[in-house]
Amino acid sequence: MSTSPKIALLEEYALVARALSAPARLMLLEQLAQGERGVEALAEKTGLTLANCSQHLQQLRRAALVTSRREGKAVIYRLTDAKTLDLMDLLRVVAERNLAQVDQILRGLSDGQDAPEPITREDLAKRLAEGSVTVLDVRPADEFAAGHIPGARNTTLAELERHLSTLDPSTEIVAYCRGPYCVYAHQAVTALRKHGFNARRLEGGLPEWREDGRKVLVNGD
Amino acid sequence: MSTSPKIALLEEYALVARALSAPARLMLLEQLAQGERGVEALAEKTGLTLANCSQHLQQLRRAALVTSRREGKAVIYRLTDAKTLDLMDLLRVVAERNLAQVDQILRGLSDGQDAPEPITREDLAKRLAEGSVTVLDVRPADEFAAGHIPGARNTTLAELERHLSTLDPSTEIVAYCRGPYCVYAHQAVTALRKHGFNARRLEGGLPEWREDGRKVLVNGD
DNA sequence: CTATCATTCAATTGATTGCTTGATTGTTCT
DNA sequence: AGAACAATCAAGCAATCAATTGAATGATAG
Repeated sequence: MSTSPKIALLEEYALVARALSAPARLMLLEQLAQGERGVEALAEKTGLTLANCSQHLQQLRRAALVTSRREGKAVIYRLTDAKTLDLMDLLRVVAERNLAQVDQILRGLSDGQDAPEPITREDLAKRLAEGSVTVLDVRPADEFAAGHIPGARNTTLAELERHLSTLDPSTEIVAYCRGPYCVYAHQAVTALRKHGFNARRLEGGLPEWREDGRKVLVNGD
Repeated sequence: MSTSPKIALLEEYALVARALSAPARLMLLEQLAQGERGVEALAEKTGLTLANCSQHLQQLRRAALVTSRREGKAVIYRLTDAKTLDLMDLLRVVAERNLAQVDQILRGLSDGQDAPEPITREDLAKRLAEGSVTVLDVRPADEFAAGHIPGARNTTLAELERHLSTLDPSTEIVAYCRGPYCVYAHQAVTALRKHGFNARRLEGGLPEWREDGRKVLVNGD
Protein backbone atom coordinates (compact mmCIF):
# COMPACT_ATOMS: atom_id res chain seq x y z
CA MET A 1 0.00 0.00 0.00
CA SER A 2 1.78 3.11 -1.19
CA THR A 3 -0.82 5.57 0.07
CA SER A 4 -1.59 6.16 3.71
CA PRO A 5 -4.41 4.12 5.23
CA LYS A 6 -6.42 7.29 5.57
CA ILE A 7 -6.33 8.00 1.86
CA ALA A 8 -6.90 4.33 1.09
CA LEU A 9 -10.07 4.40 3.17
CA LEU A 10 -11.30 7.58 1.58
CA GLU A 11 -10.71 6.06 -1.82
CA GLU A 12 -13.01 3.19 -0.91
CA TYR A 13 -15.73 5.54 0.25
CA ALA A 14 -15.25 7.59 -2.89
CA LEU A 15 -15.66 4.43 -4.94
CA VAL A 16 -19.13 3.94 -3.53
CA ALA A 17 -20.04 7.57 -4.17
CA ARG A 18 -18.72 7.31 -7.70
CA ALA A 19 -20.96 4.33 -8.34
CA LEU A 20 -23.92 6.57 -7.55
CA SER A 21 -22.70 9.40 -9.73
CA ALA A 22 -24.32 8.42 -13.02
CA PRO A 23 -28.05 8.65 -13.80
CA ALA A 24 -27.92 5.30 -15.58
CA ARG A 25 -26.69 3.55 -12.46
CA LEU A 26 -29.26 5.25 -10.27
CA MET A 27 -31.92 3.93 -12.62
CA LEU A 28 -30.47 0.45 -12.39
CA LEU A 29 -30.49 0.61 -8.61
CA GLU A 30 -34.06 1.82 -8.65
CA GLN A 31 -35.01 -1.18 -10.74
CA LEU A 32 -33.11 -3.54 -8.51
CA ALA A 33 -34.87 -2.07 -5.51
CA GLN A 34 -38.02 -3.71 -6.87
CA GLY A 35 -36.36 -7.09 -6.85
CA GLU A 36 -33.62 -9.05 -8.54
CA ARG A 37 -33.38 -8.88 -12.30
CA GLY A 38 -31.46 -10.27 -15.23
CA VAL A 39 -29.26 -8.07 -17.37
CA GLU A 40 -31.54 -8.05 -20.35
CA ALA A 41 -34.60 -7.05 -18.33
CA LEU A 42 -32.60 -4.23 -16.75
CA ALA A 43 -31.33 -3.03 -20.10
CA GLU A 44 -34.84 -2.93 -21.49
CA LYS A 45 -36.33 -1.10 -18.52
CA THR A 46 -33.62 1.53 -18.44
CA GLY A 47 -33.27 1.96 -22.18
CA LEU A 48 -29.56 1.13 -22.11
CA THR A 49 -27.93 -1.09 -24.66
CA LEU A 50 -27.04 -4.50 -23.36
CA ALA A 51 -23.29 -4.05 -23.30
CA ASN A 52 -23.57 -0.64 -21.72
CA CYS A 53 -25.94 -1.95 -19.09
CA SER A 54 -23.60 -4.81 -18.31
CA GLN A 55 -20.72 -2.40 -17.83
CA HIS A 56 -22.66 -0.16 -15.51
CA LEU A 57 -23.67 -3.20 -13.51
CA GLN A 58 -20.06 -4.14 -13.16
CA GLN A 59 -19.22 -0.74 -11.81
CA LEU A 60 -21.95 -1.17 -9.26
CA ARG A 61 -20.52 -4.54 -8.41
CA ARG A 62 -17.03 -3.10 -8.01
CA ALA A 63 -18.49 -0.78 -5.40
CA ALA A 64 -20.22 -3.82 -3.90
CA LEU A 65 -23.64 -2.23 -4.17
CA VAL A 66 -24.96 -5.18 -6.17
CA THR A 67 -24.24 -8.88 -6.26
CA SER A 68 -24.78 -11.29 -9.07
CA ARG A 69 -25.37 -14.99 -9.37
CA ARG A 70 -25.68 -17.26 -12.33
CA GLU A 71 -28.95 -19.00 -13.07
CA GLY A 72 -28.71 -21.15 -16.15
CA LYS A 73 -27.39 -18.90 -18.84
CA ALA A 74 -28.75 -15.80 -17.25
CA VAL A 75 -26.97 -13.65 -14.70
CA ILE A 76 -29.23 -12.29 -12.00
CA TYR A 77 -28.30 -9.10 -10.19
CA ARG A 78 -29.63 -7.93 -6.87
CA LEU A 79 -28.91 -5.25 -4.29
CA THR A 80 -26.23 -6.36 -1.83
CA ASP A 81 -27.82 -4.50 1.02
CA ALA A 82 -31.02 -2.61 1.67
CA LYS A 83 -28.92 0.11 3.27
CA THR A 84 -28.07 1.21 -0.25
CA LEU A 85 -31.65 2.38 -0.58
CA ASP A 86 -31.21 4.54 2.50
CA LEU A 87 -28.10 5.96 0.92
CA MET A 88 -29.95 6.81 -2.28
CA ASP A 89 -32.78 8.31 -0.32
CA LEU A 90 -30.45 10.50 1.69
CA LEU A 91 -28.78 11.55 -1.54
CA ARG A 92 -32.17 12.64 -2.76
CA VAL A 93 -32.95 14.50 0.47
CA VAL A 94 -29.68 16.41 0.42
CA ALA A 95 -30.13 17.25 -3.24
CA GLU A 96 -33.67 18.47 -2.71
CA ARG A 97 -32.70 20.58 0.24
CA ASN A 98 -29.80 22.32 -1.34
CA LEU A 99 -30.24 22.37 -5.09
CA ALA A 100 -32.70 24.91 -6.38
CA GLN A 101 -32.63 23.05 -9.67
CA VAL A 102 -34.27 20.01 -8.13
CA ASP A 103 -37.04 22.05 -6.64
CA GLN A 104 -37.74 23.57 -10.01
CA ILE A 105 -37.99 20.23 -11.74
CA LEU A 106 -40.32 18.87 -9.10
CA ARG A 107 -42.43 22.00 -9.31
CA GLY A 108 -42.59 21.56 -13.06
CA LEU A 109 -44.06 18.10 -12.56
CA SER A 110 -47.02 19.47 -10.64
CA ASP A 111 -47.80 21.92 -13.41
CA GLY A 112 -48.12 25.11 -11.45
CA GLN A 113 -50.47 23.73 -8.86
CA ASP A 114 -49.21 22.90 -5.44
CA ALA A 115 -49.06 19.21 -4.77
CA PRO A 116 -50.40 18.01 -1.42
CA GLU A 117 -48.15 16.31 1.10
CA PRO A 118 -47.69 12.60 0.48
CA ILE A 119 -49.50 10.14 2.71
CA THR A 120 -47.36 7.95 4.95
CA ARG A 121 -47.32 4.19 4.51
CA GLU A 122 -48.71 3.78 7.98
CA ASP A 123 -51.67 6.01 7.24
CA LEU A 124 -52.32 4.27 3.96
CA ALA A 125 -52.37 0.90 5.71
CA LYS A 126 -55.03 2.19 8.09
CA ARG A 127 -57.10 3.69 5.32
CA LEU A 128 -56.82 0.47 3.35
CA ALA A 129 -58.12 -1.50 6.30
CA GLU A 130 -61.14 0.82 6.42
CA GLY A 131 -61.56 0.60 2.67
CA SER A 132 -61.79 4.37 2.48
CA VAL A 133 -59.29 4.86 -0.28
CA THR A 134 -58.51 3.87 -3.88
CA VAL A 135 -54.90 2.84 -4.45
CA LEU A 136 -53.40 3.34 -7.87
CA ASP A 137 -50.21 1.59 -8.97
CA VAL A 138 -48.69 3.71 -11.73
CA ARG A 139 -45.97 1.30 -12.88
CA PRO A 140 -45.72 -0.80 -16.01
CA ALA A 141 -47.94 -3.88 -15.96
CA ASP A 142 -45.07 -6.35 -15.59
CA GLU A 143 -43.80 -4.68 -12.45
CA PHE A 144 -47.32 -4.62 -11.08
CA ALA A 145 -47.61 -8.34 -11.76
CA ALA A 146 -44.37 -8.99 -9.93
CA GLY A 147 -45.81 -7.52 -6.76
CA HIS A 148 -48.09 -4.69 -5.64
CA ILE A 149 -49.97 -3.29 -2.70
CA PRO A 150 -53.07 -5.45 -2.00
CA GLY A 151 -56.16 -3.87 -3.50
CA ALA A 152 -54.25 -1.56 -5.81
CA ARG A 153 -55.41 -0.96 -9.36
CA ASN A 154 -52.78 -0.83 -12.06
CA THR A 155 -52.64 1.78 -14.79
CA THR A 156 -49.88 3.51 -16.68
CA LEU A 157 -49.76 7.25 -17.10
CA ALA A 158 -50.64 6.90 -20.76
CA GLU A 159 -53.76 4.93 -19.98
CA LEU A 160 -54.81 7.03 -17.03
CA GLU A 161 -57.07 9.31 -19.06
CA ARG A 162 -59.11 6.40 -20.34
CA HIS A 163 -59.61 5.02 -16.84
CA LEU A 164 -60.86 8.24 -15.31
CA SER A 165 -64.49 7.35 -15.74
CA THR A 166 -64.07 4.12 -13.79
CA LEU A 167 -62.73 5.93 -10.74
CA ASP A 168 -65.02 6.99 -7.93
CA PRO A 169 -64.71 10.79 -7.59
CA SER A 170 -65.89 10.72 -3.97
CA THR A 171 -63.04 8.49 -2.73
CA GLU A 172 -59.55 9.75 -2.18
CA ILE A 173 -56.97 8.27 -4.53
CA VAL A 174 -53.44 7.39 -3.47
CA ALA A 175 -50.90 6.86 -6.24
CA TYR A 176 -47.55 5.14 -5.90
CA CYS A 177 -44.79 3.92 -8.16
CA ARG A 178 -41.26 2.62 -7.82
CA GLY A 179 -40.06 4.79 -5.02
CA PRO A 180 -38.75 8.21 -4.18
CA TYR A 181 -36.76 8.41 -7.41
CA CYS A 182 -39.75 7.66 -9.56
CA VAL A 183 -41.84 10.50 -10.92
CA TYR A 184 -44.82 8.52 -12.21
CA ALA A 185 -46.81 9.02 -9.03
CA HIS A 186 -46.12 12.76 -9.08
CA GLN A 187 -47.42 12.98 -12.61
CA ALA A 188 -50.42 10.79 -11.94
CA VAL A 189 -51.46 12.93 -8.98
CA THR A 190 -51.12 16.08 -11.06
CA ALA A 191 -53.25 14.62 -13.82
CA LEU A 192 -55.91 13.37 -11.42
CA ARG A 193 -56.15 16.66 -9.56
CA LYS A 194 -56.53 18.50 -12.82
CA HIS A 195 -59.62 16.39 -13.44
CA GLY A 196 -61.02 17.24 -10.05
CA PHE A 197 -60.09 14.08 -8.20
CA ASN A 198 -58.83 14.15 -4.66
CA ALA A 199 -55.45 12.50 -5.12
CA ARG A 200 -52.24 12.20 -3.16
CA ARG A 201 -48.90 10.48 -3.50
CA LEU A 202 -47.71 7.67 -1.26
CA GLU A 203 -44.48 8.37 0.55
CA GLY A 204 -41.84 6.18 -1.07
CA GLY A 205 -42.90 3.38 -3.35
CA LEU A 206 -43.30 -0.36 -3.42
CA PRO A 207 -39.76 -1.21 -2.25
CA GLU A 208 -40.24 0.93 0.84
CA TRP A 209 -43.66 -0.56 1.47
CA ARG A 210 -42.16 -4.00 1.22
CA GLU A 211 -39.24 -3.10 3.44
CA ASP A 212 -41.68 -2.03 6.14
CA GLY A 213 -42.72 -5.66 6.19
CA ARG A 214 -46.15 -4.95 4.75
CA LYS A 215 -48.06 -7.34 2.61
CA VAL A 216 -47.43 -7.49 -1.13
CA LEU A 217 -49.59 -9.36 -3.62
CA VAL A 218 -47.79 -11.20 -6.38
CA ASN A 219 -48.93 -12.28 -9.83
CA GLY A 220 -52.16 -10.45 -10.56
CA ASP A 221 -54.17 -11.16 -7.39
CA MET B 1 -35.22 21.00 -21.00
CA SER B 2 -34.31 18.49 -23.65
CA THR B 3 -34.11 15.47 -21.33
CA SER B 4 -37.09 14.07 -19.51
CA PRO B 5 -37.74 15.38 -16.00
CA LYS B 6 -36.87 11.95 -14.65
CA ILE B 7 -33.38 12.01 -16.13
CA ALA B 8 -32.97 15.64 -15.15
CA LEU B 9 -33.71 14.75 -11.55
CA LEU B 10 -31.36 11.80 -11.57
CA GLU B 11 -28.66 14.03 -12.98
CA GLU B 12 -29.03 16.34 -10.03
CA TYR B 13 -28.76 13.46 -7.58
CA ALA B 14 -25.78 12.15 -9.48
CA LEU B 15 -24.17 15.56 -9.20
CA VAL B 16 -24.25 15.31 -5.44
CA ALA B 17 -22.85 11.79 -5.51
CA ARG B 18 -20.13 12.89 -7.88
CA ALA B 19 -19.12 15.62 -5.47
CA LEU B 20 -18.46 12.91 -2.89
CA SER B 21 -16.53 10.72 -5.29
CA ALA B 22 -13.02 12.08 -4.74
CA PRO B 23 -10.91 11.51 -1.63
CA ALA B 24 -9.74 15.12 -1.72
CA ARG B 25 -13.29 16.39 -1.44
CA LEU B 26 -14.14 13.99 1.36
CA MET B 27 -11.16 15.35 3.24
CA LEU B 28 -12.35 18.89 2.66
CA LEU B 29 -15.81 18.03 3.93
CA GLU B 30 -14.31 16.39 6.98
CA GLN B 31 -12.40 19.56 7.71
CA LEU B 32 -15.48 21.70 7.18
CA ALA B 33 -17.38 19.47 9.56
CA GLN B 34 -15.17 20.89 12.29
CA GLY B 35 -16.22 24.40 11.42
CA GLU B 36 -15.94 26.98 8.68
CA ARG B 37 -12.54 27.56 7.15
CA GLY B 38 -10.73 29.72 4.64
CA VAL B 39 -9.32 28.27 1.45
CA GLU B 40 -5.70 28.53 2.53
CA ALA B 41 -6.31 26.75 5.84
CA LEU B 42 -8.14 23.98 4.01
CA ALA B 43 -5.36 23.61 1.47
CA GLU B 44 -2.79 23.32 4.21
CA LYS B 45 -4.73 20.77 6.22
CA THR B 46 -5.48 18.57 3.26
CA GLY B 47 -2.10 18.92 1.58
CA LEU B 48 -3.65 20.20 -1.64
CA THR B 49 -2.22 23.08 -3.59
CA LEU B 50 -4.17 26.28 -3.29
CA ALA B 51 -5.54 26.29 -6.82
CA ASN B 52 -6.46 22.64 -6.67
CA CYS B 53 -8.17 23.10 -3.35
CA SER B 54 -10.13 26.04 -4.68
CA GLN B 55 -11.31 23.98 -7.62
CA HIS B 56 -12.46 21.11 -5.47
CA LEU B 57 -14.32 23.56 -3.27
CA GLN B 58 -16.08 24.89 -6.30
CA GLN B 59 -17.21 21.43 -7.24
CA LEU B 60 -18.60 21.00 -3.79
CA ARG B 61 -20.34 24.32 -4.18
CA ARG B 62 -21.82 23.31 -7.52
CA ALA B 63 -23.39 20.36 -5.73
CA ALA B 64 -24.53 22.82 -3.04
CA LEU B 65 -22.82 20.86 -0.30
CA VAL B 66 -20.86 23.92 0.80
CA THR B 67 -21.51 27.64 0.83
CA SER B 68 -19.00 30.46 0.84
CA ARG B 69 -18.95 34.02 1.99
CA ARG B 70 -16.38 36.75 1.72
CA GLU B 71 -14.73 38.10 4.83
CA GLY B 72 -12.24 40.78 4.00
CA LYS B 73 -9.95 39.31 1.43
CA ALA B 74 -10.56 35.79 2.59
CA VAL B 75 -13.34 33.49 1.37
CA ILE B 76 -14.78 31.36 4.11
CA TYR B 77 -16.41 28.05 3.25
CA ARG B 78 -18.83 26.09 5.38
CA LEU B 79 -21.14 23.11 5.07
CA THR B 80 -24.53 24.07 3.68
CA ASP B 81 -26.32 21.51 5.75
CA ALA B 82 -25.46 19.11 8.56
CA LYS B 83 -27.38 16.43 6.64
CA THR B 84 -24.32 16.15 4.44
CA LEU B 85 -22.53 14.59 7.39
CA ASP B 86 -25.25 11.98 7.63
CA LEU B 87 -24.78 11.28 3.97
CA MET B 88 -21.03 10.83 4.40
CA ASP B 89 -21.58 8.63 7.38
CA LEU B 90 -24.00 6.41 5.52
CA LEU B 91 -21.52 6.24 2.67
CA ARG B 92 -19.00 4.95 5.16
CA VAL B 93 -21.41 2.45 6.65
CA VAL B 94 -22.33 1.01 3.26
CA ALA B 95 -18.67 0.86 2.25
CA GLU B 96 -17.70 -0.88 5.48
CA ARG B 97 -20.48 -3.38 5.20
CA ASN B 98 -19.88 -4.40 1.66
CA LEU B 99 -16.29 -3.77 0.75
CA ALA B 100 -13.84 -6.32 2.07
CA GLN B 101 -11.09 -3.86 1.23
CA VAL B 102 -12.30 -1.42 3.86
CA ASP B 103 -12.37 -4.07 6.51
CA GLN B 104 -8.82 -5.00 5.71
CA ILE B 105 -7.56 -1.46 5.99
CA LEU B 106 -9.32 -0.94 9.30
CA ARG B 107 -7.95 -4.23 10.56
CA GLY B 108 -4.48 -3.12 9.49
CA LEU B 109 -4.87 -0.06 11.69
CA SER B 110 -5.38 -2.15 14.77
CA ASP B 111 -2.22 -4.12 14.08
CA GLY B 112 -3.55 -7.62 14.40
CA GLN B 113 -5.22 -7.13 17.74
CA ASP B 114 -8.93 -6.80 17.92
CA ALA B 115 -10.08 -3.32 18.73
CA PRO B 116 -12.82 -2.99 21.34
CA GLU B 117 -16.18 -1.49 20.47
CA PRO B 118 -16.24 2.30 20.54
CA ILE B 119 -17.94 4.04 23.45
CA THR B 120 -21.08 6.04 22.67
CA ARG B 121 -21.17 9.76 23.21
CA GLU B 122 -23.91 9.34 25.76
CA ASP B 123 -21.83 6.91 27.79
CA LEU B 124 -18.80 9.12 27.60
CA ALA B 125 -20.81 12.08 28.89
CA LYS B 126 -21.88 10.00 31.91
CA ARG B 127 -18.36 8.79 32.58
CA LEU B 128 -17.04 12.32 32.27
CA ALA B 129 -19.52 13.52 34.86
CA GLU B 130 -18.24 10.81 37.22
CA GLY B 131 -14.64 11.70 36.37
CA SER B 132 -13.93 8.03 35.77
CA VAL B 133 -12.24 8.42 32.42
CA THR B 134 -9.35 10.15 30.68
CA VAL B 135 -10.29 11.75 27.37
CA LEU B 136 -7.62 12.12 24.72
CA ASP B 137 -8.02 14.46 21.75
CA VAL B 138 -5.79 13.13 19.00
CA ARG B 139 -6.03 16.04 16.59
CA PRO B 140 -3.51 18.73 15.68
CA ALA B 141 -3.13 21.41 18.34
CA ASP B 142 -4.84 24.14 16.34
CA GLU B 143 -7.98 22.08 15.89
CA PHE B 144 -7.94 21.29 19.59
CA ALA B 145 -7.67 25.00 20.37
CA ALA B 146 -10.64 25.73 18.13
CA GLY B 147 -12.84 23.49 20.25
CA HIS B 148 -12.68 20.22 22.18
CA ILE B 149 -14.51 18.05 24.64
CA PRO B 150 -14.28 19.59 28.14
CA GLY B 151 -11.55 17.93 30.16
CA ALA B 152 -9.84 16.37 27.15
CA ARG B 153 -6.07 16.29 26.91
CA ASN B 154 -4.54 17.03 23.53
CA THR B 155 -1.76 15.04 21.97
CA THR B 156 -0.80 14.11 18.44
CA LEU B 157 0.00 10.55 17.47
CA ALA B 158 3.66 11.47 17.09
CA GLU B 159 3.83 12.82 20.63
CA LEU B 160 1.77 10.08 22.18
CA GLU B 161 4.76 7.92 23.12
CA ARG B 162 6.32 10.72 25.14
CA HIS B 163 3.12 11.33 27.04
CA LEU B 164 2.55 7.75 28.07
CA SER B 165 4.21 8.21 31.46
CA THR B 166 1.84 11.05 32.35
CA LEU B 167 -1.23 8.87 31.82
CA ASP B 168 -2.83 7.02 34.67
CA PRO B 169 -2.79 3.29 33.78
CA SER B 170 -5.68 2.52 36.10
CA THR B 171 -8.14 4.84 34.35
CA GLU B 172 -9.76 3.98 31.08
CA ILE B 173 -8.76 6.21 28.19
CA VAL B 174 -11.15 7.34 25.47
CA ALA B 175 -9.61 8.73 22.31
CA TYR B 176 -11.38 10.79 19.68
CA CYS B 177 -10.47 12.79 16.60
CA ARG B 178 -12.26 14.46 13.72
CA GLY B 179 -15.01 11.99 13.15
CA PRO B 180 -15.83 8.67 11.60
CA TYR B 181 -13.58 9.36 8.62
CA CYS B 182 -10.58 10.10 10.76
CA VAL B 183 -8.19 7.30 11.67
CA TYR B 184 -6.15 9.07 14.34
CA ALA B 185 -8.27 7.72 17.17
CA HIS B 186 -8.02 4.18 15.79
CA GLN B 187 -4.27 4.43 15.73
CA ALA B 188 -4.03 6.04 19.15
CA VAL B 189 -6.11 3.26 20.70
CA THR B 190 -3.93 0.63 19.07
CA ALA B 191 -0.76 2.28 20.36
CA LEU B 192 -2.17 2.69 23.87
CA ARG B 193 -3.36 -0.89 24.11
CA LYS B 194 0.01 -2.11 22.96
CA HIS B 195 1.44 -0.36 26.00
CA GLY B 196 -1.05 -2.03 28.28
CA PHE B 197 -3.50 0.82 28.67
CA ASN B 198 -7.22 0.26 28.72
CA ALA B 199 -8.25 2.40 25.77
CA ARG B 200 -11.27 2.77 23.55
CA ARG B 201 -12.42 4.97 20.70
CA LEU B 202 -15.26 7.43 20.94
CA GLU B 203 -18.02 6.84 18.44
CA GLY B 204 -17.80 9.63 15.89
CA GLY B 205 -15.66 12.65 16.61
CA LEU B 206 -15.93 16.24 17.68
CA PRO B 207 -18.44 17.34 15.00
CA GLU B 208 -20.82 14.59 16.09
CA TRP B 209 -20.33 15.46 19.74
CA ARG B 210 -21.09 19.08 18.96
CA GLU B 211 -24.10 18.18 16.87
CA ASP B 212 -25.54 16.29 19.81
CA GLY B 213 -25.66 19.68 21.50
CA ARG B 214 -22.98 18.77 24.00
CA LYS B 215 -20.60 21.25 25.50
CA VAL B 216 -17.40 22.15 23.67
CA LEU B 217 -14.56 24.16 25.17
CA VAL B 218 -12.90 26.72 22.93
CA ASN B 219 -9.45 28.27 22.98
CA GLY B 220 -7.43 26.19 25.40
CA ASP B 221 -9.79 25.99 28.40
C1' DC C 1 -19.97 -31.93 -30.16
C1' DT C 2 -22.29 -28.26 -32.13
C1' DA C 3 -25.62 -24.61 -32.06
C1' DT C 4 -27.70 -21.19 -29.47
C1' DC C 5 -28.42 -17.82 -26.21
C1' DA C 6 -27.17 -14.47 -22.38
C1' DT C 7 -23.61 -11.99 -20.91
C1' DT C 8 -19.08 -10.15 -20.85
C1' DC C 9 -14.75 -8.50 -22.85
C1' DA C 10 -11.91 -5.56 -25.93
C1' DA C 11 -11.04 -1.68 -28.67
C1' DT C 12 -12.43 2.81 -30.05
C1' DT C 13 -14.36 7.53 -29.84
C1' DG C 14 -15.42 11.84 -27.65
C1' DA C 15 -16.10 14.11 -23.29
C1' DT C 16 -14.79 14.96 -18.57
C1' DT C 17 -11.69 15.01 -14.55
C1' DG C 18 -7.65 16.04 -11.67
C1' DC C 19 -3.68 18.48 -11.22
C1' DT C 20 -0.12 21.85 -12.49
C1' DT C 21 1.52 26.47 -13.84
C1' DG C 22 1.00 31.25 -14.50
C1' DA C 23 -2.05 35.17 -15.15
C1' DT C 24 -6.21 37.75 -13.24
C1' DT C 25 -9.69 39.44 -10.14
C1' DG C 26 -11.23 41.53 -5.91
C1' DT C 27 -10.12 43.39 -1.35
C1' DT C 28 -7.42 45.84 2.13
C1' DC C 29 -3.56 48.62 3.88
C1' DT C 30 -0.53 52.47 3.24
C1' DA D 1 -3.44 55.47 -6.48
C1' DG D 2 -0.27 51.66 -5.69
C1' DA D 3 1.46 47.59 -3.14
C1' DA D 4 0.22 43.31 -1.01
C1' DC D 5 -2.59 39.60 -0.40
C1' DA D 6 -6.29 35.79 -0.95
C1' DA D 7 -8.72 33.41 -4.12
C1' DT D 8 -10.09 32.32 -8.69
C1' DC D 9 -9.60 31.68 -13.60
C1' DA D 10 -7.44 29.82 -17.85
C1' DA D 11 -4.71 26.75 -20.44
C1' DG D 12 -2.57 22.37 -20.96
C1' DC D 13 -1.58 17.54 -19.93
C1' DA D 14 -2.33 12.79 -18.64
C1' DA D 15 -5.84 9.78 -16.98
C1' DT D 16 -10.44 8.18 -16.67
C1' DC D 17 -15.25 7.58 -18.13
C1' DA D 18 -19.49 6.71 -21.02
C1' DA D 19 -21.16 4.74 -24.95
C1' DT D 20 -20.71 2.03 -29.29
C1' DT D 21 -19.35 -1.83 -31.99
C1' DG D 22 -17.91 -6.40 -32.78
C1' DA D 23 -15.71 -10.47 -30.96
C1' DA D 24 -15.27 -13.90 -27.16
C1' DT D 25 -16.84 -16.53 -23.11
C1' DG D 26 -19.95 -19.78 -20.43
C1' DA D 27 -23.95 -22.52 -19.99
C1' DT D 28 -27.56 -25.19 -21.89
C1' DA D 29 -30.26 -27.93 -25.38
C1' DG D 30 -30.37 -30.84 -29.17
